[in-house]
Amino acid sequence: MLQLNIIRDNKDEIIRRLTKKNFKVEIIDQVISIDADRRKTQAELDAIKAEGNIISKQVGELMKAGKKAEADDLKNKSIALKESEKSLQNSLNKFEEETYQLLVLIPNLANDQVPAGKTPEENKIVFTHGEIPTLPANAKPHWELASQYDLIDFELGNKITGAGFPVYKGKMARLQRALINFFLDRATAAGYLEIQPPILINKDSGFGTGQLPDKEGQMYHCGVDDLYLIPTAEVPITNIYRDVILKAEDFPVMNCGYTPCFRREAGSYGSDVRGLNRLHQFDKVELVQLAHPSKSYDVLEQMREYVAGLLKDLELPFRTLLLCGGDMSFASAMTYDMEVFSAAQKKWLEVSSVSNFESFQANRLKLRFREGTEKPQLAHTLNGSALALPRICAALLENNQTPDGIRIPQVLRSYTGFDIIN
RNA sequence: GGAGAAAUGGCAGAGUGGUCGAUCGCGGUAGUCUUGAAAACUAUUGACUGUAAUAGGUCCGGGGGUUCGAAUCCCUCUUUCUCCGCCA
Repeated sequence: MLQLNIIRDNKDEIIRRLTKKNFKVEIIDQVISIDADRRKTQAELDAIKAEGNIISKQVGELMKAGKKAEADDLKNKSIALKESEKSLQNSLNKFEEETYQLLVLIPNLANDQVPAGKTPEENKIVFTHGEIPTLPANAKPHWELASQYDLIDFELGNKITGAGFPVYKGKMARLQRALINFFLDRATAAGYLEIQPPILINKDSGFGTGQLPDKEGQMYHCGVDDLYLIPTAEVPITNIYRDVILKAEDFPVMNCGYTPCFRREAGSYGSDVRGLNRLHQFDKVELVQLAHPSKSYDVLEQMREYVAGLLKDLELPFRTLLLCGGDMSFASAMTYDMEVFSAAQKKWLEVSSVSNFESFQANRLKLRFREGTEKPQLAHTLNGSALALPRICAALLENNQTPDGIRIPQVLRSYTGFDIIN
């Protein structure tokens, strides 16, 4: 959520940067106009309250002095004030509600480095690494390899739960556990504090990171207790810092966490959801950083390079995209997507998304920091996947298939305890 | 799940209807003293909103109510603690 006073004071720049995100900017004028009404009403209400406060104080003094009749006069005056107070309060509430309803519709501003564009085709490829493997003509997609080596049972998951909840078995289960440990060890070595958060969250947390109220349908909801299954560890980890005032010297705050993630993914279909490409439950290690506003773009680059390092070590060909304005998420100011090439499907699969939210989330979270004795100001939040497992597994299976089995990258062997799946 | 107690500023802890946004202490900040530091002493020290700047308004776990006036009374929710029960 953008800060109202910034919209008020920098209208032209706000409009310019929102246009890049293909946002209809008429809302900005509406917000500013309703806010003006709101502040006028607030001033009137405050004046009446001030008067009421003075009267109450005088009543107290008169009562103490035993002047009951005079006190009663003032009481009546105060009761009369209550009427106008009530009606002003009602219109104030109305203005506040209207302002809020508009504010939550406004996406974050795109950073100036973000390329213009509306569709994924207009994303900018900023980096590519690794050779695209040339597989033999009879190379198999990962779902066939999974069944050939008895690694993943999609039917069984269907029986236990439903589509999109696969069952991993034997060496595949072990490979996933190895990946989780590898990712966590690397993150910890890079300075991230490992967090094991709850995977059910309440409404306040969903609101803090922006899943609620708009994207309610994308989360699984436990009705009896009114809790949501997390779509990503970003939600519980970032919410650790809701309503917190940090000290400037606390930066950078670096957290990482492994969690299962749950996504309803309503409306998805076709070859995009085949095999491991898109699931309702999957595992992910997530990075969250809180940064000083002057440093957050350095942190973004640092996180991007960190994720690239993981992919290099996993020996996977990948590319980094700088998302164009139209393809970025609602809350992001700048996002890099990392995609690995899955050689049998001949597809680029997104395995990580690294974003700087600037103060957009922090404003909702009331996540602030204090510089010396100055007033608190909003911190910047960033996060990135490092990494999401299923698509990494898809690429590992497909790219490393040989007639003798599936080769495990060197860096994982101490974690898996085997070097080939056969 | 049952019974009882509690929730106040960074921490600790007063305050049971009228100058209480809140005593005192610790911590923090600034100053005095000192070559410097410590100690001591003095002052200062919450957030939100709002104004050109003052002023003003709101906040004592959350929400609602009573009252001219509530941290203080009432209702309700949440959380924590103690005891009992159950349990990995």
